[in-house]
Amino acid sequence: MTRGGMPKYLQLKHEILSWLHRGERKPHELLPSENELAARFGMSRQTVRQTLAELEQEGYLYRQRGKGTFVAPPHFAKAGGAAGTAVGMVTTYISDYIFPHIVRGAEAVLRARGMGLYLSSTDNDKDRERESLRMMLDRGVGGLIIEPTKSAEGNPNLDQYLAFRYRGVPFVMINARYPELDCPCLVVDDEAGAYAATEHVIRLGHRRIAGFFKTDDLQGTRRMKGYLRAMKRYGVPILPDGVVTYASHNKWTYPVGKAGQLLRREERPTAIVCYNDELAVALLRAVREAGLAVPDDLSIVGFDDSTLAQAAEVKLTTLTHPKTEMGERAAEMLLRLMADPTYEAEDVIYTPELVVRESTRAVGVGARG
Amino acid sequence: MTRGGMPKYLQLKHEILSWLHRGERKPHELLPSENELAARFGMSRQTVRQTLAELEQEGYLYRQRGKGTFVAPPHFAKAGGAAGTAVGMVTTYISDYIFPHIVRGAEAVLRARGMGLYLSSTDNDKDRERESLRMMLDRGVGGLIIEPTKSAEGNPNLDQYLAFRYRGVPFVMINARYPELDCPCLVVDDEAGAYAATEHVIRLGHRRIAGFFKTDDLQGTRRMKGYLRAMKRYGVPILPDGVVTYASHNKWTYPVGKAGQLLRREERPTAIVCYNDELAVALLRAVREAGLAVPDDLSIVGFDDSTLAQAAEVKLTTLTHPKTEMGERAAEMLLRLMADPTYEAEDVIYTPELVVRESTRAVGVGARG
DNA sequence: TTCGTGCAGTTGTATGTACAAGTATGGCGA
DNA sequence: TCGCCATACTTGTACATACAACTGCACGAA
Repeated sequence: MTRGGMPKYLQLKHEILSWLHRGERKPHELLPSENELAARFGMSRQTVRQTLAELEQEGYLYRQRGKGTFVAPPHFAKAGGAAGTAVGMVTTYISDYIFPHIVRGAEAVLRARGMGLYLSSTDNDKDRERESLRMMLDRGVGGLIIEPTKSAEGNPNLDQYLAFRYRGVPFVMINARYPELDCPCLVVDDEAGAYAATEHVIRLGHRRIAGFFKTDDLQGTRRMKGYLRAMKRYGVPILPDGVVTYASHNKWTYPVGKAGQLLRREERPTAIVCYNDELAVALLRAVREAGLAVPDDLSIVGFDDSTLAQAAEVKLTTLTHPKTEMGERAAEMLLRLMADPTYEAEDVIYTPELVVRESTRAVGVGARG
Repeated sequence: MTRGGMPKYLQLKHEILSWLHRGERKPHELLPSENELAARFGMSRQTVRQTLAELEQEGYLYRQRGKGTFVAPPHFAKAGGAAGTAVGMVTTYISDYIFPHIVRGAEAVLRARGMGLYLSSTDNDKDRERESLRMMLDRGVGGLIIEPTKSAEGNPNLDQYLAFRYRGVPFVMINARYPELDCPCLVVDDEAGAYAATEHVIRLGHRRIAGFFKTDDLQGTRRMKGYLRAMKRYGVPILPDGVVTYASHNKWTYPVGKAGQLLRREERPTAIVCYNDELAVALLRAVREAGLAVPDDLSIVGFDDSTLAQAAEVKLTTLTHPKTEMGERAAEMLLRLMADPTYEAEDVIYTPELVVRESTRAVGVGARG
């Protein structure tokens, strides 16, 4: 096949482009090495490099030193605006607790692939979530990582999500999933985690075990479920008012007050299973103010193994949360979905592990001091 | 001008970009020929061509066979699509310490104004900073909030910043400023803060006062300066090895080890002024392992009033950092600069306030218990 | 004057070599 | 079994050379 007058490197360029356009090479597939192409097409490696450089510049290929040359996913090829080169991330909080770690993991992966990251937070407010989604749509992000807002309370922004779907913009969810939306998600097995936490204190001999759960998102309800299941499984009776549920808006006041009441009762609990470390740390204070000590008088189990768990006055027994890794895998999954819309992503479920520190102890064992 | 390790063709690229950024070459002006550049910079024509190819690709130059290579007018330099609707933010860390709060403040203001936020982190690595800036440039952000990376160690990415200026994209800096860049910045008065911290322990009667400072960024050097000034002002002698400097890469090991040595000496310090809360918390552990107690045997002052300060086993005496407010004002300032390029923004300098908690005590007063 | 030719100078195409730097792998030894 | 190292293979950088294609200009011929 000769092409009149056309420079060799352009001939090769068209040849390679025809591979892509005919779908003979799938995204992220390895192309022949420069030397092999040179040999096969009877040209020097430098000429091949010129071809590949142009194709890379135009977004059709990407190259990695030491590994090879690969087919770029289609959206790289458009290369026009920011359309296919950035993804959005919508989380409940940006600055608090474990969320910065999740963001960080996603950001690292995206940066390594030259993708931009649009960030927005909802402060766990559904109107803000709506605003954020709208903004992402306007910006034309190529994909979306979302942490649902108040996932236990329905999804008034369903129409926004469907708008993304209509445009073919894939999204993945982290920490929870709106049940009415069918999309891949990454979650920790909250129920198993809370079960393990409860089992832990039961095995330490505790019987009066309270549970505090934030129930406006699904994580909280699942964790409560795990707690209840363990209590039932081991035949431990639930205390009167021993299960306290609260919501985001009163998380700094209500559970602390409730704990104060519980701890001043005659039949006070000897252990508390907490929704997360944030609450556990808040309760530490309530416990001290009630004149009790952790873990001597009361064992406390947190959840998420946040930095708080180790920085707290009493280092918390808690359950791990993948945090950074979850962000990384969410980003990787999303990139793959963006590259290949037919890819059937499977949910990733992390099983949290119990980390025993200083906030739990067997009943009746260590008196104070 | 040598640039360590950098490939020759990139050196030439920066050289030529600096011509453009400094306005030495006007649009449509003829550049020296490839052969002349090769001769002048002592490289082969092929290498020069590689440089020019990249610069042409990026829109800085255009070439005409038989005529020569010319400076492209600025509007050729690809103006982004998101110019008026998004800003970029480049911080050292995303997930740790006070940075999430700064990001949050900026994000809140930007979201209220319907602006998107591109986020990128550098992990305090200058190469990553370069990548991040490059990405922001590619995305065509309309403005930039930057926290300089290792600000005490010079600015190898100056050309990137000048590229933003060349395109008329305003930027503001937070926490520090590269001295060679004239731009508005928001900082805390680190020197005054460290002075106040040192003065505080001096007034509590301490005389053997060590100082630990991270000196690869300007904040650390300024804080050290404040410490030294207070010591001199009050005529307190510096202990031998009493001033410990460290860097980001060894922040988790070196200062802790040094503290262990210091505390085991005969004439051990009775107070330590720390670069920040993160270090103070790390030292708390070292102190305990040395068999000493805070504040009974040793007073410690942190800096930044982070969440750590209150969550730590001993609540830290520390100095405030505006965090969220700094992020908000940085965003507001940037938005104003974007709206009105003639606006002369003034630096914002926050004076940190001393917060006395439990980690400092007058010498010889409170024995243990 | 006008046209054309040749020439010097420019970028474009093409090939050759060599070594640097990064990745993956298999084998070897502790 | 684990970790280390040598090795083979990849792309990245740099040099040298040659010729093609094109521009602009000077010079000479019609």
